[in-house]
Amino acid sequence: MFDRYSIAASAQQLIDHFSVDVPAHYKKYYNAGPTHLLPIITHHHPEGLSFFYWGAIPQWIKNKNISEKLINVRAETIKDKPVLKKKMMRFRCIIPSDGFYCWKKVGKKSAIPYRFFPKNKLPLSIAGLWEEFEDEQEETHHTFSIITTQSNKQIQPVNERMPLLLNKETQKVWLNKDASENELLGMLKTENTIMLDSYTVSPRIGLLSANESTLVLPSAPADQFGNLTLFD
DNA sequence: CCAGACGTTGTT
DNA sequence: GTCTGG
DNA sequence: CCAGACGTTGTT
DNA sequence: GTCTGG
Repeated sequence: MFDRYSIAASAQQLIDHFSVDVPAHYKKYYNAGPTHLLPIITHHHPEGLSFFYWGAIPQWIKNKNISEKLINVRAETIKDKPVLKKKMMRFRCIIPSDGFYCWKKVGKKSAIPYRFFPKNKLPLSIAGLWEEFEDEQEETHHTFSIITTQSNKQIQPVNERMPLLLNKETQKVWLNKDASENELLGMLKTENTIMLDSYTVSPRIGLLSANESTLVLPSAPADQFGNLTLFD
């Protein structure tokens, strides 16, 4: 499961890097997680940021509680599932980020959080799918899910899965309205070429409500209970 | 979708 | 709702 | 054709 | 080969 990242780039960095308009209400998230209202860029409207909730609610779950949210879609699954392929054809987005978090298991129940971020400090583009649906009260909701893939050599020791990171070229295809199904399926196999650095961070990222700027900074390796550990 | 069947007729 | 295994 | 499953993972 | 029960 991939459930934390940060988007703490300045408005100007987003404008420069993605050529998008950034509204005044844009707010930095040092600890973006499921259910947060986060900035994404849809292929329908790549000129601006859209603010959607992280975590899709499948329409066939009528009355189930919200914990059933789907925050990830496996890249490998999309090619096999007609529903997802259709969704890929119609509802692509990228999620701007400047780093992401992964938990490394160190025991049955404890894990230590790591942060991965690009060496060149430029924003990352995470591939995603979005959806719009009406609930029973006829309220329209906009949500998105992040596409995950098998971790590469660097992240593997920490976590099995990582977000699908797009580079300049693959991002262009992903946001192209006229991209073909084959082209897009190809993007799902994008190997990460972006050089990343990593260090351990505060386990406070486990709290969805935590959002202080220091969360992105290095912190002594500690598990979610706050126990310091020598094994990182 | 695919394994497995694939014909007819009727006491009263 | 749509997809699919039997 | 239809019953039953259906994008993800695992306590942070 | 085509039809169909599961």
